Amino acid sequence: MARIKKLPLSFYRRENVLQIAEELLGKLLVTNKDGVITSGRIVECEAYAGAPDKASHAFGGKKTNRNKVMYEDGGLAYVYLCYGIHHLFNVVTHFKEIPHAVLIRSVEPAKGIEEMLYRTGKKQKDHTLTRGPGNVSKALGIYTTDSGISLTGKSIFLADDGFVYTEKEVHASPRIGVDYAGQDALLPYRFYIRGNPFVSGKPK
DNA sequence: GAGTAGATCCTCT
DNA sequence: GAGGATCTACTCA
Repeated sequence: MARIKKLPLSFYRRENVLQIAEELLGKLLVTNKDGVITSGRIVECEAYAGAPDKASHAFGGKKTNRNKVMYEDGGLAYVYLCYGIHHLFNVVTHFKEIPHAVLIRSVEPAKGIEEMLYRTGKKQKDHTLTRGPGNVSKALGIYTTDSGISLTGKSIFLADDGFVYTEKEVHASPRIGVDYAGQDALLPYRFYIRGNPFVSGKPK
């Protein structure tokens, strides 16, 4: 295992959420729950660019009890429950009052696979283990109670182990599951690793 | 393989 | 009271 470095706050506190989303590919998402460590390499994510973005919860500057975390300084976790079943994990970026966020859609299991299998109730590791945002949170043990915590703390953080994907492997496409957003649903704000079996949607 | 419906519950109106 | 940044299983072919 290569040396890993926790990403600093300066990584999140930048203006270009698209660039951050792209750079998150290949990074490690690590959770430490009651001393149990699980981690995965990010292979798919989506950017949500604040108030002008219809697909974002913060569209039009809307601020509610649920999404207020997005208005905080970058470097926090924003977790919320979707469809009453799935916990979706987001990384808050930019600075205070600007509700940018990056949704982690898929990771490739790295550490603690046994624990992930246990959490998801699966018998063996396959490409469905951490494919899709709902499964990522489930496998890594992320819940809505983790919303608002710092990503530089010890229970959930992002790290860099020096691994990088080449430009050829990184692709952009429209986001998934946001058809209601009209034109904004077509924006190429989704970044993924081409050919990786853990990327949701159709392989291409 | 492709298309569709149901699950399930918190949040906002 | 409606609906959602999803997933799975089931149907039909």
